Amino acid sequence: MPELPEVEAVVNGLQNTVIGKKIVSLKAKRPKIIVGDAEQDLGKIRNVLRRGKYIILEANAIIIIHLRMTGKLLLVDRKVKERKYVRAVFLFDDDKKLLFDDVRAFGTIVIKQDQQEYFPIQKLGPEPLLKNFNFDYFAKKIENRKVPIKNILLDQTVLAGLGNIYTNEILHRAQIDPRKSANKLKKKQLQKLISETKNVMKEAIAAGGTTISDFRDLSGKSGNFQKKLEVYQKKYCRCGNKITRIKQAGRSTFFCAKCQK
DNA sequence: TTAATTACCTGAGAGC
DNA sequence: TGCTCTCAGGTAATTA
Repeated sequence: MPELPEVEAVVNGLQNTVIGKKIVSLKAKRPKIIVGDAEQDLGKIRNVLRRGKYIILEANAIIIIHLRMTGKLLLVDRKVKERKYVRAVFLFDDDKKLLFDDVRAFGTIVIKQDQQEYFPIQKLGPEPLLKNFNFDYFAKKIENRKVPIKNILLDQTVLAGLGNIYTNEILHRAQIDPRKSANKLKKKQLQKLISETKNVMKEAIAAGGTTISDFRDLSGKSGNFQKKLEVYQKKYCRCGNKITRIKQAGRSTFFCAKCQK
């Protein structure tokens, strides 16, 4: 499931391969995958950006891609046979095509004339690795929030890019109980949470992301950060204590009740 | 305003 | 072997 580091790996791959390519056509293979006018002349890709978990292709229009759960972008030769989970195809003016492959069909491609027109991107919180994600910002954001801190970390309007795997790992490293109300965190815990968020993101990006089931980068390569996971889908903590598994906001939370307070 | 719940989607695995 | 059920989870929409 692609989160910020995985999307970063895909964007890096796209920057090295598709900038300058002209999009000849963009075709959906099933309904509701593409929102907006895919028939227009999309022109050359001038730039590729990431914002949170969104991939942004700048061409004659702005093409905003979200991989959701199982989405993948694969750059292949035109002659390559497409498997049945390919949901959309970008055809370029050379011998390549970009496949949007997505088993669960949750992912979307939105076409807008201007990035600012796309409301979900406007609402996103700061990027974890930028300076504006800091103690003052985060303390203000959570001062009246009674929901569990894990839910806050998953809230893209508070912080852009985190998903279930990394929130589990960040809270474990920061030794914070994921059930703890956000407004009950002590100053030191908040500082630790911010620094571990930045550390985990940096390490995961350097490792090329996490591959649990099906994440692949543009060339089909897996990430490596799964080797560093300490709680997500684990049975025992490093301390020897059994990992507790609960449901929060409809998703699995893994934590060590001994280390995380 | 905030919080909780549900729909979307399909393959994998468990249980019978 | 084949059927049914449950689970995985990011986001938007709906409800409380």
